[in-house]
Amino acid sequence: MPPINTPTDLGAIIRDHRRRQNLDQVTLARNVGVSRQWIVEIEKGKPRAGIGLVLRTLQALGVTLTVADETATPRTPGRPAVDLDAIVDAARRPRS
Amino acid sequence: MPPINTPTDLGAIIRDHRRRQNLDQVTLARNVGVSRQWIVEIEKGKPRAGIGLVLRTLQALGVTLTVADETATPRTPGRPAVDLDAIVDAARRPRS
DNA sequence: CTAATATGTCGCCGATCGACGACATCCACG
DNA sequence: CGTGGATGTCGTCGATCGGCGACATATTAG
Repeated sequence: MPPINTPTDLGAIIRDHRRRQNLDQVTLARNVGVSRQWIVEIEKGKPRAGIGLVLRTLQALGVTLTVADETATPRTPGRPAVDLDAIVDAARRPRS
Repeated sequence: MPPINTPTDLGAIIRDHRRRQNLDQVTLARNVGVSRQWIVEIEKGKPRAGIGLVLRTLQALGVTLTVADETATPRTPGRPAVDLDAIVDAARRPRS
């Protein structure tokens, strides 16, 4: 389960899943509701493609996106487990 | 670990993680390299925001995106585990 | 070789992006 | 009360999107 860090990663995943399901770009484009050329550019890793269309493409391929468990992989080891300031501010701002 | 299906889900996740880290929109925008207004619209769930900026935003928050394990959650129960046509086609097309 | 299919590339064009400044609102603080 | 910080909204503007048709390039089948 490779992490998705760049638009190129996304393109690779989409192309991979499309090929696995034996779909050509035309039919995938029809299912997603997008032009064939757009599929081409997405699979190339277009950085400025709209997230809405991207998410719909993934769903058309049956691919579900999730957030990796943060506690399992401490990105910043120096970060304190509890943030006192955050707690204080939360208490300072009662809901509504 | 909620699945991410819509741009609104994405916005909620971003806003949530930003607040958890006690960051205001201005500093997050500076870290990502975007305008403050862009953060506002992303957190509202803008569907046509560029994936490149979105991914950079998630990384700035220490959020890693992954693909949910397909084998664990069979989306289409009727789908065969092995796709013979796909295997045949793969054999038909030797790499390079 | 020819035909068919799949994929990649080009220019055109209306629609939208994302940055920026300015302004408005809300709320904690002095 | 007024001040400041955080957030949301409104125009404007150059840049880019995404769709479309047309063409180019594989790769495969007959």
